[in-house]
Amino acid sequence: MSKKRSTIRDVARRAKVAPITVSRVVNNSGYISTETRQRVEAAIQELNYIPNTLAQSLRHQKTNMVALIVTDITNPFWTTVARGVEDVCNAHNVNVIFCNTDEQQQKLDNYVNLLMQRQIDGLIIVPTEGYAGEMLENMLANHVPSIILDRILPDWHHHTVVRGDSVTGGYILTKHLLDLGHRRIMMLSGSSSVSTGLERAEGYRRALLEYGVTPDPALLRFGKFTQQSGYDITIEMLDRIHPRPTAILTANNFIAVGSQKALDDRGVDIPGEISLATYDDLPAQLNPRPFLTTVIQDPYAMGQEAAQRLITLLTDSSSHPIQDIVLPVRLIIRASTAPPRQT
Amino acid sequence: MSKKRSTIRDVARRAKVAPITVSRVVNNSGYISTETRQRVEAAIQELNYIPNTLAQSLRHQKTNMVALIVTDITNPFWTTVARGVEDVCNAHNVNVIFCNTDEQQQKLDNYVNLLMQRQIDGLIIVPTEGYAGEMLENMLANHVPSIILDRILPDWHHHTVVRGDSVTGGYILTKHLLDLGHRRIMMLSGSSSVSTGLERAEGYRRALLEYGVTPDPALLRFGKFTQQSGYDITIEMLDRIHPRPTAILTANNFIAVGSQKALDDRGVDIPGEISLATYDDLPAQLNPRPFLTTVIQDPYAMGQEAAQRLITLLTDSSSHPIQDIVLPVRLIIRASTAPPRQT
DNA sequence: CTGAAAGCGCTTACAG
DNA sequence: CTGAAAGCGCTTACAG
Repeated sequence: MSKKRSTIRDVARRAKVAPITVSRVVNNSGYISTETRQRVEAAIQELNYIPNTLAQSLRHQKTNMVALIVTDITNPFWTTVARGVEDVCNAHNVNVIFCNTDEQQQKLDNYVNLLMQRQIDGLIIVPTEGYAGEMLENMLANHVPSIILDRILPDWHHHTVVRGDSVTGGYILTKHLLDLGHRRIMMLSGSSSVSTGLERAEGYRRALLEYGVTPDPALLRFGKFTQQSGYDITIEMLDRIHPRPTAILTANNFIAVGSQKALDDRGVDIPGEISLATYDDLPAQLNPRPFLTTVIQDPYAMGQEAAQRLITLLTDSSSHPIQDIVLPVRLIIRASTAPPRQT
Repeated sequence: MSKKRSTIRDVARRAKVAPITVSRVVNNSGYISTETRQRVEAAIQELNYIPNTLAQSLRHQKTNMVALIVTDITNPFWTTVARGVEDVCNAHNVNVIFCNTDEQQQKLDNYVNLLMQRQIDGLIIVPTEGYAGEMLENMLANHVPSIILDRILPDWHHHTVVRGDSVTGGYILTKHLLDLGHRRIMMLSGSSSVSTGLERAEGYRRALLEYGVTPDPALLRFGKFTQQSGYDITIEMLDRIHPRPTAILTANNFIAVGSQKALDDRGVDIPGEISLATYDDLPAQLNPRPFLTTVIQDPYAMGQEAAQRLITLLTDSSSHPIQDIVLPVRLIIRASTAPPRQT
């Protein structure tokens, strides 16, 4: 049963040529007489020969594989990013390995190590929250081209970063609520050890100040980028803060789902009693009733951009100035935000 | 800049030993004197040495990599399956490559080919709709252990299959609606060239017959497993079929979202005017208001089961009776189904 | 147009 | 406990 697959030597023997000749046929390189080519192709057919990429890669010192490491594969945001990365890479004959860290630094370090062992050509990495491991140095020491995606970390000066404009995103969401007349606006951000969590909160603060509203520390909360976190903080707020805010702003789609659920559970009408606006959308496929006012990044474009940068790094390793690419965001107004009720 | 990574020879030279000795240290195999081990480990540190898995795999004739090929990476059902696969495989020190076909046979064939070239140890495959390519023969000819997931195809007798019990699922969903008193029940299935689409419809038919209801061909429609398909068919039904059905049954989560959206757009109250029940849930993280009555499979368990079977195939290649593993389904009743309105 | 030799980085099988 | 030789499957660089 477990017969061995045929190798280039088997084909060569059968076609009565040297292995290198088979190689030339398979790769369409160099000159081959038509007659020889046909004999070789016949042998390939008969033996079901499939070239061994491991051996090719070992010889070429190049695998044509890159990896994309994200923090949460269950978030459609990241699967859409993955699509963008994959489409660009495939167009360049590069395969993409997709990895998921669950925000755990150890998983990230593990993956990077593993992928370097597998001689990956390049990496696109979303760092885990508060990342402080040694992977970066390691990658530099081993000359692995890489792009950092979505989040910046203090000491990553040596890498090109592709990310959304989180400060502006937080700013225009808050401005939208302020323009509707809200003054008590609560922000549920993600982790304070992730740059996007901090920057979205910073945009919120800037908008408030611009409108002469003094930020109330009780109304800015950091948590996690999860449904549970959004739910818990919203419930806590409803129970403890008086007067309640008239609007809530969440820093990603999962937090928004949790917050909306909490408001529902407590019978709070959206937007009648509290307006709800969020960063990042839910994909239309999963969302029969798009309801939340939202600032969207374009995750597909983000993936494309990151992949394009990486491909450039790989092919043209000379010209790689380190850049900080900041992609634009856009506001979509829906039914979940309205002027505050008159009291 | 693009200095080469260090190899086992570099380490050996530095530690003044033979490469094989370094290999023994790295792999913890054979006896090494403490003193030699320390010298080698120091050299490994200093040179930032990382073993090259390509070379190891080439030598071992084993990559410790398997692949999971699904039809739609944007469906949370499949990302959850992926989790199950990954967790089981990682526990066995096997890495998983995750691939997506978009239901396109050509992409599937491409991936299988590519993965075989990369000397993948095994495959878990969700066949694309109406699959009729040559990949199967190819895989058999090249002795690639594989598991077929979720869907059966006519001539796949040589492979173990892991799938949900679609006939029963369709049956209990329909029975639930019948028990509520519905008699005009419409089924929106997926593709008729996918076994799950056919079997869920078959379950529907059986339940109807059991309750003495003659299946109305106008009320059974095949389409695609997408939101668009669910939307279009529902709109068409609302415009053309009189009297309208009092209940709709959809064959997966995406179709349900489309159908729900269509009913909303036409101002049809669920379940007041039409009850809606579906196969497969939306994940809680994305769903602030779980509303649809649903038959669920356990996608995580499905992934685990498939991975477990594959691992067994890989480690114990002697004992591999071909099996058809059918996993149970379960009904969850929510607010989207109710008795039909009295007329 | 075709091929023999050497080597990519590692490890098996044998020796000592 | 350590090492020299050979080979995994392929391709580069050289020859003819």
